[in-house]
Amino acid sequence: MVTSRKNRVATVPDPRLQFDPTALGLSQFSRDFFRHDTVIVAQAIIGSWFARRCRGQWHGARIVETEAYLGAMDAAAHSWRGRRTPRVEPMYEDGGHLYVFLVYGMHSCANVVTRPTGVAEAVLLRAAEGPEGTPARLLSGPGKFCAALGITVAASGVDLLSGGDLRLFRGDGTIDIGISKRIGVEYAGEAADWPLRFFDKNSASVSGPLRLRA
DNA sequence: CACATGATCGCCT
DNA sequence: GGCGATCATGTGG
Repeated sequence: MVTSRKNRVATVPDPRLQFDPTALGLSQFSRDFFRHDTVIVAQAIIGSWFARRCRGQWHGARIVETEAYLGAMDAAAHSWRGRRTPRVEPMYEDGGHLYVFLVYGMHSCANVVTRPTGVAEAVLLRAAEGPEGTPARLLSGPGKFCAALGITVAASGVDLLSGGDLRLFRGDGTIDIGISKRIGVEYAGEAADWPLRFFDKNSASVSGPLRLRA
């Protein structure tokens, strides 16, 4: 099956995202990397390639925008005050796992879990750019990112380091990183203004209002 | 560009 | 029952 009623979003990646990570010589991050400070990881994975294998074909996109969510102390995080429910459970897994949730009843958002097992922090993957030739705004936003790659809540809890169909590959080159407050978390009190959003200043695929892209 | 609105439903109180 | 870690569209400047 390609689509379902509950999830109008195709579960198959956009064919325009096909690429070959091994041919490009890309290597994966280590488990320890994902256990580092969440802010460090959020910045370090800008420029990395998120990849999904479907029907034997690899599809991927270069991450250009992320947000850090700092667990129990962060009013904007789903794990705020240590909240622990079935939905949020993947956030408590070891670094390198995926946490995917549904917002507004229709869009999926993907996060890479950070820190050791039991510490519920994560990095939201907000935007990416596909291989050469891909429309700049195809993955410019957390919902669009998941839609283009066909990521749904079915992927929540998956380990990016298990050798499965979802992986994150190191990028290369230096990146000029911009910083701003996070988007869409105005309800979070003072945490709403924390500078936890990171983006590639030179990318045309960053999401959000223009004033937050410089 | 900024801002407003509707869509749509799982999750938590 | 209420409300989102969003998006596309429509209005006005």
